[in-house]
Amino acid sequence: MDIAKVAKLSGLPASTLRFYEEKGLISSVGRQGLRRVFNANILDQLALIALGRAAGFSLDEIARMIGSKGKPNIDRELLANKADELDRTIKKLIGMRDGLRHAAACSAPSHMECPKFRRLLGLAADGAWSK
Amino acid sequence: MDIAKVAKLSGLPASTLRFYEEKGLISSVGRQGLRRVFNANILDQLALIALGRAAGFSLDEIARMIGSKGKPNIDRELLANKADELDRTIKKLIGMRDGLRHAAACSAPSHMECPKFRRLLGLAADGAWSK
DNA sequence: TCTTGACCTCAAGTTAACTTTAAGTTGTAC
DNA sequence: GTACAACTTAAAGTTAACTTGAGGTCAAGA
Repeated sequence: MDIAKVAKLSGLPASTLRFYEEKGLISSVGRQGLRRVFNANILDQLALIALGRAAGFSLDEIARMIGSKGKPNIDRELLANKADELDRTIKKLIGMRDGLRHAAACSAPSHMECPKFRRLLGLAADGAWSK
Repeated sequence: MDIAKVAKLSGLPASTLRFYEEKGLISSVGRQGLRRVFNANILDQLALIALGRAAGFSLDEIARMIGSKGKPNIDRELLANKADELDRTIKKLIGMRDGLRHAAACSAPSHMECPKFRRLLGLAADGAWSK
């Protein structure tokens, strides 16, 4: 596959694929002339990267997990930690969501006069998004 | 209150407070010489900003919601929309969390050979984090 | 063979949200 | 009244994750 095909199948622009390669996140199997040639499993690798991103890993973290070999070498403890971290995030977001929903429906003249809204402020102030 | 006190009470560095002022997110009530003077409600305003950030608004969006006046003028529909958006995010994250937890526990020789993990990849690839 | 469109590299640009630095001013404690 | 810690501004720097641009190469179709 050439880069255009990978781009089309993955939905990522070619520039991103080159960027990922430069970062060591993916690699082509070779070249035909100047042009990169990828094989089909690149799509799995890209999906894995997307998963990592979605779970909140940085590209550098993902690069470390993938290691230098093609086959991912993912530390199970790392995954469990990330799951726990995600869980905390989810709880915070649920608080936010409920607070926002209340604020949207609340009849207090101004949000600032609504006790629930003020409680939300406390929640948010409190490192909800530390990092 | 001077900027140092606001910084201490809010936990934000003075540089951030100046930056927020420059962006129109907050304002001081005046100056004593060169120095900014804030009144106590700045803390509520900052909490509101923190809330907005935590809910996923950009500083520009927050500035728009706050309007030019001190009192927030938050569109209830906007809040409801944001709550819905958060809700979708939460659902995605729950899928991720469960997938990660499974992957951490899974006994397949490589994550790539585990059907649940592969399903996760699909989830992630699929615009889970579209901006 | 010639043209051309898709690919290439490398460097610089972009955006968000700040932080840092340099140079200057001043309220306040002694 | 003087030293100085803490404030001030404006501009430049930072980080992540890309994107864009300039200038060049090349495989494939007419």
